[in-house]
Amino acid sequence: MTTPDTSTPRERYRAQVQEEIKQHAWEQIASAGASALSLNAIAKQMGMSGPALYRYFANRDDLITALIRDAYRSLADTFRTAAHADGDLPALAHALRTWALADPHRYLLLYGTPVPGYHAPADTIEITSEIMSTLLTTATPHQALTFWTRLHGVLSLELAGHFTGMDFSPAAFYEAEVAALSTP
Amino acid sequence: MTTPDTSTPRERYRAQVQEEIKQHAWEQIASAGASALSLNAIAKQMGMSGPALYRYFANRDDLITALIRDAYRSLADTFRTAAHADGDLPALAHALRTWALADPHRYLLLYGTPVPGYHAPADTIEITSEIMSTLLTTATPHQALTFWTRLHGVLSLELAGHFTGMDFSPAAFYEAEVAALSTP
DNA sequence: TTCCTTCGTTATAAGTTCTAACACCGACTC
DNA sequence: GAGTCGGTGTTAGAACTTATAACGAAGGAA
Repeated sequence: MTTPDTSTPRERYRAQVQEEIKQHAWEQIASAGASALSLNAIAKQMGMSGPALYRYFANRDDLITALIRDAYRSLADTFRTAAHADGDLPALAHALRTWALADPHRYLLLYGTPVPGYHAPADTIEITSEIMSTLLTTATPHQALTFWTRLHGVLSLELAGHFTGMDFSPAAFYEAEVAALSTP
Repeated sequence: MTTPDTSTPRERYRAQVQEEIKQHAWEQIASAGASALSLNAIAKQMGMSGPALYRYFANRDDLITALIRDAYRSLADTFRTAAHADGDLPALAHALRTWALADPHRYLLLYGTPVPGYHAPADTIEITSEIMSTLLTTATPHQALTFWTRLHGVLSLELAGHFTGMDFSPAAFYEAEVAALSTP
């Protein structure tokens, strides 16, 4: 999967630093949400001064865009491997829930409240259509839509903490919704 | 609905200013989302200096809490009037969608990505249980849960703009989901 | 009238994103 | 090997933000 490096040392270093920045950004998002992402704090963690980060990401939105693209890429990959291994709808649903629970803020970054002035770039839209087409290999269009909306309904409320103290199992309810998808 | 004012002029003025602040806050939220809410900008709009607002709300979270409480109160009221007028499930679903579309950011403030360090105060939890109990007058507990998760799934994705350019009618799909709720 | 609470002000601290100007160092060319 | 040049990191600073402190003014109550 790794491309043969026909790149210059400079380019390799640059890519490496960009990856490190994104890693620190994910840690911040996981601990305090996307709105608390601070470029200054990331720079301080990496032992360099604030404005240095702007050599690698033009601004805060640019960094978030990169994170969103990576998240979509990760979701598309897990979706595709799940479809390839066991291509039925419950398997995809299970893969989705596992992926979402692994990093709730990552899921909410994609499907939660959108960033005010943010517009998704073309390549992320491309990845979402890839996810959709993977889903359409095992479901009708209407099934795919209900898969998306119903499972997102359970997942987003669970991740946002709206079920806390409510004395029922989100996992069991999720399974029930998955089962209801296949039996119209 | 208005309480007889047994209050002092000071208290009346204070409540009036608080309402005005919240109104400007809603305008800002409606135009740029909750994360872009600026106390300084609100103060400037009202013709007074920034720190003056802190006489009325202890901090930013305190103001957002007041907005959330008002939003829950509004939703609970529309829900109860809908249940009182025509107490079937589709009527409640229609009232919910109308309420959400009237101010998308208000809905997302309640059910979207939660504010990082925010914890709902006791009175808002009380109002949510009131909403739940209203829903339970016309539905079984399991029906109420599916009502909540499925309709939120459609609504949140629609309000977040994930259906744009997708060539299908969210309203029609919503109606289909509502119909599916009554026919298990 | 006196007093006291509340309100609004300015000044200030500490934080943020982001730009500008400068220094440096490594890589590529001659 | 020497020179040039582009990329990288630095500090300084502007324009914001939330929030606190200290002060003056103004309104209501005694």
